[in-house]
Amino acid sequence: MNTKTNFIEKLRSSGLRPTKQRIKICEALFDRNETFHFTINDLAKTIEEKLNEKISLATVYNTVHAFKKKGYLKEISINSDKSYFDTNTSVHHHFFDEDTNELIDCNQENIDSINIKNNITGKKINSVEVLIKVASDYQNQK
Amino acid sequence: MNTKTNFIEKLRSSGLRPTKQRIKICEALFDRNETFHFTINDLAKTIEEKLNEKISLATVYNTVHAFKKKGYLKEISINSDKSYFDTNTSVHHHFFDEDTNELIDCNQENIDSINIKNNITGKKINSVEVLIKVASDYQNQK
DNA sequence: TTCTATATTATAATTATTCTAAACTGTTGA
DNA sequence: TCAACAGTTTAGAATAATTATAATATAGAA
Repeated sequence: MNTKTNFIEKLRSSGLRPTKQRIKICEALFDRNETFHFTINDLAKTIEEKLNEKISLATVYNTVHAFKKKGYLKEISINSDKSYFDTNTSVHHHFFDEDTNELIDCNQENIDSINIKNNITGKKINSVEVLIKVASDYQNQK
Repeated sequence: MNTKTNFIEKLRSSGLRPTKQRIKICEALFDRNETFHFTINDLAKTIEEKLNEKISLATVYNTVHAFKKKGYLKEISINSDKSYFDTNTSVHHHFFDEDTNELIDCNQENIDSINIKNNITGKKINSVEVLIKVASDYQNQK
């Protein structure tokens, strides 16, 4: 199949051995039209239920971290007990729905470009990202 | 002592019973000139080592969360396995130095106010936080 | 095919955090 | 002042996310 060969090529070209598990994880993550957010657990469940393959949790962790290191994935900052990852690796912002714990993309045009007047001396800005926490209107306490 | 009475008043006025432990934690957090960032573990250690008092970890968790709810503390979003808190509760943003893993305040005047053009329908914005990741100029890879 | 470095796996270990249930303590009001 | 009670504290158990371990399997090179 074409996409599978592409994934093998993609892995190999960044120095990752294209194993059965890594290819399967590529399929779960990148064989789509839209980018999306996930947790390690989401991903493991998807692979098991939708792709009918059982990959050890440890391998899913290893692979996701390897993919992050290679720039295939981005990790997202939110206060939460678990890590979220994003297949959209461009610099962009997020809404975090505190009612549902859902992470939603906020496109760049939704916020005017942010100008940092004084940067830390001797440092280069790598990214500027906004996290907007939202919750139901009627809910007053957290 | 004056500061102690102030803490008792502060606690009482927001509906928190001024217990021995809570007063001690107030001393550890607010009896300073500068605001700072900490983790629960940092705080527990400080109280035990510097203030020579042993407070149960569960109580430190309870108290920090109570203080956060009352607006004495803010929780900060960074990619980490643990939660960071900030005694600076004003609206402000952060630099995160990727070389040293250090979190640095970025005051509000340093960034023009951020306007979210389209919010999620039916939701209220609770917070808008900017995280600016910086690293040494000469360093290209993460 | 054989070899070797690398990857995968089940499971144990670790870490941060929350829960539990019993003991304790501030506060209220008689 | 003091009894009563609701709110707090506590040690330790429970939970959940993540990482480490060590044995087994496999991709790719020779």
